[in-house]
Amino acid sequence: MKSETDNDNTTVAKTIADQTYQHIRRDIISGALPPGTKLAMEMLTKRYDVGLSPLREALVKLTGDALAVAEGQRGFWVSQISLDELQDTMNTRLLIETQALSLAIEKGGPEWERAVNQAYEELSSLEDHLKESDAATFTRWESANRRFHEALVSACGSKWLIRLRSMLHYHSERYRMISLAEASVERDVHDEHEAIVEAVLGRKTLRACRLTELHLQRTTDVVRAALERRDEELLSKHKKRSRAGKSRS
Amino acid sequence: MKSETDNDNTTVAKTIADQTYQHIRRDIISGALPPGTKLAMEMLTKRYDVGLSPLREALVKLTGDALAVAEGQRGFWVSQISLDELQDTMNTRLLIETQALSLAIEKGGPEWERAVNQAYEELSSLEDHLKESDAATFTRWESANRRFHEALVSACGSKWLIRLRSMLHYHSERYRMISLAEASVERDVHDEHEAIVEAVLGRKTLRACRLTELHLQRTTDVVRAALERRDEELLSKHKKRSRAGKSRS
DNA sequence: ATTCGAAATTATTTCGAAAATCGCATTGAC
DNA sequence: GTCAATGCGATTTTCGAAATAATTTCGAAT
Repeated sequence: MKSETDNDNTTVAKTIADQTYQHIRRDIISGALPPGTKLAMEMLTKRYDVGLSPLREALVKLTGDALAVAEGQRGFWVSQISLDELQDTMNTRLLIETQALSLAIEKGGPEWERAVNQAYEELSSLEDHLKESDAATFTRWESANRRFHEALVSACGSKWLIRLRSMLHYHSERYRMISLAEASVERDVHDEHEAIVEAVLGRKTLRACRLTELHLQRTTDVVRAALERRDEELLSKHKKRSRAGKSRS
Repeated sequence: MKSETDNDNTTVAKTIADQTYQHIRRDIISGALPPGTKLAMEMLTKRYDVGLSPLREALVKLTGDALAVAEGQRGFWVSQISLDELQDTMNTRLLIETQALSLAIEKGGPEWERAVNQAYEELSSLEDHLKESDAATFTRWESANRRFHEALVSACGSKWLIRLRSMLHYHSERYRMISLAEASVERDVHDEHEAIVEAVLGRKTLRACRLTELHLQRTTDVVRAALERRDEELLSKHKKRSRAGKSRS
């Protein structure tokens, strides 16, 4: 189902099942398929223009990533989001990412330093145009951001840490994208990244971990604020509808 | 594809795909399907008496668990084992399990203590009969052991830690089962478990984590020894075959 | 009016055959 | 003799239809 050995994302997908998997994953993370959406077979076969077999394989793989949930004989849904799960996701990602980062700093050689620098440069160059804030640009920034964090831990020597970090990163992205619909954030992520690179290449393990913690904590705070606002809005909408007698459940 | 919400293993599987998934997983972990085995479609449809669709879904799910690997248009294989991956698996599991355990000790209430005690009792009662060392008994012990470790972390409040721990636990089990074919180990796991329970219920977080580390470290050592012996044997066998001119690669 | 149960409808899941792709061997050219 | 191109057999992947399970609807009875 995967193109190369097993690992990740940007590699070209060889089978329809895998293309569809990547496609649906993009749509879940971008919010085009919002949390809780029923992933009905007929709708999806039309939307992605694929048959049932590759579609189902894609959905099964997404449940493995916890981006979708399945209930036997009842189908698939986009997995829900919540403040609790946001906190859980970010806490777990912090645990894994700091561990991976420490190992990478300890083990990384010159070609790792090059990779970190390169990923950082590419990310930086994208951040200049980021003020335009259209969805496509932001998606490309997310992609560069992912590669940056991947590069940082790439020398950790642990397939598990890399794999699990990647998994949690996708969930972080979904939260960020969804919260983005709420309010475009004015935060200087660039400076945070710069500081991390400096600490990492200076082999200051503790400092790099502290900065990473701060980085993830700030992301969490921003997303949480947006999420709380969203919840309030949804709640008040629901109230209005209820009073109008059009609630359907 | 799953019976209840999404989570785990012992729940009854509602679909053929899910039954097959659990069945193949058992066989991979037990070593009935050894590392590196080609998971050919025809062979598997006969072996498990299922059609292609549920079989492929099962295999896709197994690649999500990293128990199998897929290569587009070339099929599926049981994932390889190695000394490096053993170390990686156990290190990562340690990181996650100690974190989960700390949180559980901090947050766990009376019903968690009961669950821990019960799981411990069930495991202990099984350990009495364990000397017989037939495969079925050992599999039931593995199952009880899994429930014990699950109970310990069940109150940690983190779905991610529970999920990832479970994933890594299955890999540990596979290593242990495979190394078991090499040499039935004389180790008193019982005492180690007892000490952990005591520390956990006494809310001694640091001590519980230290004991867990020791517990996993001992397991790693035993498995590594068996694995090294196995590698030597395979190597010498290969040499012999080569000399006999019957090597096939 | 409300609840219970059986048919009808809708959706998911599975099967069996067709299509696409890969690995290998054979052939032909330089 | 080596190497590239081509065709064949084997295998994976995908499609479309049948089977199976869940949900809704409708009617009858309390």
